[in-house]
Amino acid sequence: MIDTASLRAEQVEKAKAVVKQDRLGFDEPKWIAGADVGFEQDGKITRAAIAVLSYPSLELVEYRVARVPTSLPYIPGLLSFREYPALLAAWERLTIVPQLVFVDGQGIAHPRRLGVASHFGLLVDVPTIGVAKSRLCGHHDELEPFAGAVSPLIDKEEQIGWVWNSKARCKPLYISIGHRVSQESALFWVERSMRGYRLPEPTRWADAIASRRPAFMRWLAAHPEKNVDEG
DNA sequence: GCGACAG
DNA sequence: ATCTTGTCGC
Repeated sequence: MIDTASLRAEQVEKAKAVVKQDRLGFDEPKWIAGADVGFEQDGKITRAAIAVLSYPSLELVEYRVARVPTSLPYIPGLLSFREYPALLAAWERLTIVPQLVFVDGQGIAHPRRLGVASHFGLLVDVPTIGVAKSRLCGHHDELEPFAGAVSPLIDKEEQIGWVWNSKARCKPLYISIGHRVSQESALFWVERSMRGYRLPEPTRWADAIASRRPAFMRWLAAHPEKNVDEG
């Protein structure tokens, strides 16, 4: 059985170490990464992908993939324990060290303030931002129906992130501090990593790679020398 | 007790 | 997350 109580206790402890101020180490980053996880073989295998993009050109310059046996089922609130082992394995394979990482999922916008973006950021000690496609906790005012509309995400009287319409007629994104980034900078850097789609480019590429989407398979066909899947 | 619930 | 075609709307 899974000792969910102790995992939750661990989150409460680790959340104390999350840095919610800017400790970016750059004025403007040269490399921004996106990190995401997908699954194979009916969920037996967890596959993590990290895509490194140049900034401000936002071009994919490197990616790494790692597969590890799935260790935990999906339990709302405990997602990071399921995903971080594979993310760490992919991280260790990078030749470029990203200065900022967008992680698919929540940062501190989590019941115990330790979503996967914060947990991973702490483990590798790098600035991270949580970019989630749906809400885990907290509440917010309804957004005005246009791109750019934003509203604070609130939980227990405290702002834990932003709800942001990244694109017209699309569901909003939930942006939160991961680690070593302020609330303001989190939204700022995500806004500057957009290219006309609902998701910022680093996240879009990580998702395409982790889930082997057609867009990534086409890119691979055009750049065969960059195929490093499996190694 | 009831409902909500990242990926 | 993943399984999957067509379809509605801009």
